[in-house]
Amino acid sequence: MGKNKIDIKKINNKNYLKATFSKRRKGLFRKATDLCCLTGATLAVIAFSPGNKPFLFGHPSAESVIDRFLAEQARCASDDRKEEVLESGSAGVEHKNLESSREEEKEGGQGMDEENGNFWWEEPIDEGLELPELKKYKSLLERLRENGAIKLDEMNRRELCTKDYFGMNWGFEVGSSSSTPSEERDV
Amino acid sequence: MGKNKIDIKKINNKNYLKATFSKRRKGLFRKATDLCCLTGATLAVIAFSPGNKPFLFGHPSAESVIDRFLAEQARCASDDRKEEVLESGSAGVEHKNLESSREEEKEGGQGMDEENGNFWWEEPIDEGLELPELKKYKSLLERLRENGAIKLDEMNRRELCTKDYFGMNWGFEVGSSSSTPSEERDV
DNA sequence: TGTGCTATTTATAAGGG
DNA sequence: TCCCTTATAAATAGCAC
Repeated sequence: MGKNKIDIKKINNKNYLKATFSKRRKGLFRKATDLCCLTGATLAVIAFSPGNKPFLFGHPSAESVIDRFLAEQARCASDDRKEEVLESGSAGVEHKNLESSREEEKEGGQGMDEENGNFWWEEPIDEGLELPELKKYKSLLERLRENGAIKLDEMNRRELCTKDYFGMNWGFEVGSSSSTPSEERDV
Repeated sequence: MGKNKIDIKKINNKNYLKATFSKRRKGLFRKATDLCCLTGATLAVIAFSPGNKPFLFGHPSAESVIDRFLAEQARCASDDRKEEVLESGSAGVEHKNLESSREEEKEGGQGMDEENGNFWWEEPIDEGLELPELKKYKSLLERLRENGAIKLDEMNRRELCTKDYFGMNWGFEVGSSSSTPSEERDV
């Protein structure tokens, strides 16, 4: 999609990497916008650049979509609780909190962005951040998947993975790891 | 992007709507995959089709990305706590739980999908579901935004919104609302 | 680093099976 | 409903500022 065809594999050149992330992240958000506009789908995208800058897209808002996802996870997990007893102690508490604290359902114009837009595009924090990832929901997802409630998307599994998407190594770091409050943009 | 140019606005024809969601959702996930493969970005996409079926994409996994996002939110909020005292009582508790429960940091092959893939594409639940959306994180996001830690993505604001993305009404429903355990695929 | 400019590659709207 | 094909619109790689 450009003057030359490129292999979809890890870019090593730092500058090219940044430029590519910048361009393609915009393209991804544009596609997400189009999808929402065309179909009214509820959609969220969370992205951390190679420089660990977070980017958000959401309709009607990123958090609402995340919350809905977490709530559905919780609901499905509790429906499924008859079979597995949340033995690992890694989930359940969190989700019960989530479920019990749904005070307000209304869509009031709390964080709406445009007059009638309802989209959020965000480009957060400029500090090098490197927070731990929590694993609480993993067992829930796994349970759902094993239970057949969640199916892997075969289209993507086949069509995408067969190209040569998996020839790169992910263990790389970009520029300053987390100590430098850099000013780099978009990456 | 096809035989004819189409306006990026709400599709009303149900069949066309479904077909379009199906195609474009795949395209979106493909773009997400490309972005991850090229740049190593950490990325998650959560989508609910017009028929309320959830779809997930994530690298290294959707939940890990969501968790990281929530954790960063929590961290930023607590850093910012000196100025605003969590007065609205809508957030804070949840996030403190999130922070305090980060037991394991390791990336062990818990939910890895392919031998070296690390991607997840999922196509969940076949029931018509309609869960409430939780609002807990909203005030946090708002605080971050007001604080300047989160910046709106001007590119998207301008370039995308100026087209005619905002001429549709979102209050529509597709097929059965939530009572029919339909078998429709991908939408 | 950000913006623009093409030449090309991709994505996809229509339509058919 | 989904897959395929084809014509066309979009996205973007490589450059130049």
